[in-house]
Amino acid sequence: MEHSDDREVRACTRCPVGIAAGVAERERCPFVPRKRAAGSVLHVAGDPVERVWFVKSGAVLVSRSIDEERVEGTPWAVRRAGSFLGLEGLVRPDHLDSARALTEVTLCSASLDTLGRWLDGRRAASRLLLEAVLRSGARERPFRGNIDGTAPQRTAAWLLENAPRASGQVTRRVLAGLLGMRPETLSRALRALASRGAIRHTRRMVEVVDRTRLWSVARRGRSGGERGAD
Amino acid sequence: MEHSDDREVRACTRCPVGIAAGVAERERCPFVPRKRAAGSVLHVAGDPVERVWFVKSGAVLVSRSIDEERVEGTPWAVRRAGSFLGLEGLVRPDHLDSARALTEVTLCSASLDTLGRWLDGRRAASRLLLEAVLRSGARERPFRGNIDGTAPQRTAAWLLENAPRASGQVTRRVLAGLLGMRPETLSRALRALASRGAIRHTRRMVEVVDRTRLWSVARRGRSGGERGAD
DNA sequence: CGAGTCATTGAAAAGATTCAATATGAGTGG
DNA sequence: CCACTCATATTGAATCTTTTCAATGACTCG
Repeated sequence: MEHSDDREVRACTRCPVGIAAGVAERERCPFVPRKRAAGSVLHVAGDPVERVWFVKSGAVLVSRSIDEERVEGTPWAVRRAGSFLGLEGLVRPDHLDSARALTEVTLCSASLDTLGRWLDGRRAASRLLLEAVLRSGARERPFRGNIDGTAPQRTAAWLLENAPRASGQVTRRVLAGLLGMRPETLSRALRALASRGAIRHTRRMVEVVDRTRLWSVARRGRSGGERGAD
Repeated sequence: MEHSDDREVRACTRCPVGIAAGVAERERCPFVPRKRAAGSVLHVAGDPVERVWFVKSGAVLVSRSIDEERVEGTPWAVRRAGSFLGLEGLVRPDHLDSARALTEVTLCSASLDTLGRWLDGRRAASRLLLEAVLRSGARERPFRGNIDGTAPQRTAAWLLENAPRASGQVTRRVLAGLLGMRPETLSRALRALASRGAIRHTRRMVEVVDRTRLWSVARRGRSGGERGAD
């Protein structure tokens, strides 16, 4: 009834990847878990893709390198439990982004070869990956720049959607990058929101106090108040 | 050996979807083709996802609506032959974006139900979609805002990568949206590039004259040290 | 030809970045 | 526990960039 590595098996039977791999039916999951410390660099843009990672817990920051020298360019997205890293290896040889652990993370990884065999062999596998990619794509669409609103507007919009997850893990610098602004600008934006009574913040947390007020800041788009007739 | 609708079948035997569907082996492709005129609105953000489209030819503009009223928000990506629209329907009920045909397009579409059955039944199907999504994800990462460089820098970077495809189909307004700037700003950016001899442009086309010069503009990041000639 | 849309230009204003100076908090070693 | 250090966050002021608004030029389609 119990396996020797019971804890791990039990975890995998709850993991979507494990389920798709058929761990419950004694199949082996191709992804093997490993912990990494906060701050570890998982890969750098331009490196050949050797492994694909599945985030089991924690948060990983994905950044796009602007020039090839820098390890860290502008933050692009935060990947949390349930999403994959390095899947671009299925369609191109090298990494598009750099990835760094924001918190301590548990990552399950598989080599690209192993993954390929698994996808060919297991019916549910591709479907699982497909849905994971679609889901993270849906969550990752950011707030590009001024065209999406001023700094306070974008900040407010982001907080409305991410306030719960946000507080501890995402530092100011990272959040600023995600929102396409400088840390200084984010500071000022937060102060503006706080002065309206929409949020309360210290330097390590942000708390939404009044969603309505936040909403009213976020919503008053660049285009004042008109409708898009035609 | 010949079907009655031979022309269509022959086309589908070259189409990746058709191949995955096994058209060559007399299977039916779940996606049925249809032409749409330039300018047609395919879906609007917030609408329930009913169909999934595959772009067989032409270009489709995907925009993100800022507020729910507007049909057209800020342009997000241009989808060309080989990519899908509406796949978010697999993981959520409603459309995230609005889509409008930029040129005359041939779209093959399938209802979400049909697609679901196809994915369950056909081995290669999910894998195909997975790779298509990864591919377009790789191509669609834009240039969010000022943090990725000034307007001329982003414009130069985009031209370096997209000059060939760009010329005819993408209007100024659309390109400006993709680059996260106003059309006026794009105009000025293009003029700046032209004044350096990097490009030549009229109001309906942009031609890259000197990639090296373009590169030197794009590359000198915000933190750049060197000034340009002139 | 004329109406309407799209692209360009100019000038003023709004907003963001930069640089420099503090402030805060975490971590370290005495 | 405390001083000390270091990295991160905030603030201020000057500068630079982008947007806005208004006007004009260019092209398309009836």
